[in-house]
Amino acid sequence: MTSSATPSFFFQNIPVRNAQTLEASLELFTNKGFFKTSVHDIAEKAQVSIGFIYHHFKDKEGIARSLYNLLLQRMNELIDQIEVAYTDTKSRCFAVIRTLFELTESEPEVMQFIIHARHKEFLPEEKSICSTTAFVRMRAFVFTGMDNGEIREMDPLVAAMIVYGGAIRMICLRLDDVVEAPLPTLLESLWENTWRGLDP
Amino acid sequence: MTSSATPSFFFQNIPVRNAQTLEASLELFTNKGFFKTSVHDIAEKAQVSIGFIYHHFKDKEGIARSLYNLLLQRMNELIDQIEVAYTDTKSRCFAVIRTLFELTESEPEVMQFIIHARHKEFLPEEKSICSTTAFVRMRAFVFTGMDNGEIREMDPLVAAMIVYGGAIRMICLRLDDVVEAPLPTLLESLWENTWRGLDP
DNA sequence: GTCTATAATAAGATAGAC
DNA sequence: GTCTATCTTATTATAGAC
Repeated sequence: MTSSATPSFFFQNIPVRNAQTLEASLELFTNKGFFKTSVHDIAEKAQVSIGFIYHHFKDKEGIARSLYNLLLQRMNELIDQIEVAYTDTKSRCFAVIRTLFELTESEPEVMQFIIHARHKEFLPEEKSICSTTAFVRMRAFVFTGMDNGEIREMDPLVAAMIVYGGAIRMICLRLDDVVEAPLPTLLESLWENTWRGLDP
Repeated sequence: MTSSATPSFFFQNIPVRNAQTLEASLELFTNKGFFKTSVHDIAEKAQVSIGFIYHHFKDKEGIARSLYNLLLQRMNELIDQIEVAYTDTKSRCFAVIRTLFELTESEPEVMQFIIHARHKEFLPEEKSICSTTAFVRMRAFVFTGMDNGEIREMDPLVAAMIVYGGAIRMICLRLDDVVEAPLPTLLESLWENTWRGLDP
């Protein structure tokens, strides 16, 4: 699974060489890992100089931090769109999972970096991915759904795990090539059976 | 969350200094990460010499590999016990999740290393954790359950994700301190609502 | 088998010209 | 702001004595 050649939504509207640097970093970090990627590797792949990188990103962690924050900001924008487009809990949660499944196919490296990487190891200062705005809001969809009676009464966190757990697990296995089918083909089946555990 | 001081089940029946080395490595790898841990750190914490480590483990990856294989072998033994003790699918899957929840509380570093670490980054040759015998067998419980009609007809992989996805997600959030309650307190609620999605 | 002292390498970061 | 050449340091791994 390699990312598409077309310019990614995730890297739009930022200066071109910054985008080159971050895209190259994403590819190297996900394929070789943060610690096995040297700043030299990044400079070469991005076709920028070492000096450019250190001037704009401070240090190697700075690159990872910029990348992390950019991707999560874009994820947040996707959540915004879902929140506007759908009003009931079931539709919103479904839309979240559909979006994540589609991203897994179209931008596997982005998903790998966001959902699958151990950021704690190279970004010790940053919030863990689960505490991040985008993921907190995803869970919030479930919490308000329970308040409204759209989801059966239970521990709200348990409900959130049931809603998203199977999907996220599926994404991890797909990224590890254990699942061979494109995720969208499994979406309906997963969702129908997941929701059964939550329907009031 | 720190691991217990009592000698762990996971490190029994191996030579004492090997066990010291592997336990020290587990603690350092999970807290600082593989790449930020030097062999010198390990030797110091384990109270063995550098020479001892290189003689017995070949190199730094060799330590991680031994640790990985040892922990997965022990996990496999736990699955053995479950397979013998229970015969129906629902009991087996429940026992798996209960065991994982208990381990998360009693041996958080073991769980961190097994379920949460990105082994691909430092053990590129090893099978991904999801393809590992212990995890394949966990999924196999679900597959045979579907053959027997103990689980409703659906894509078997989807069923496996629904069974274990919520639990594994819960473990990840617990290890990241997003979940504050000990996992066993959430077990019944999680399982009751999860099974609802699978009951024929 | 075990240990200490040492070598070899590589990678992060910077200095200073333009 | 940008670039190249260079420095510094840390870490892996080994050599060789016991």
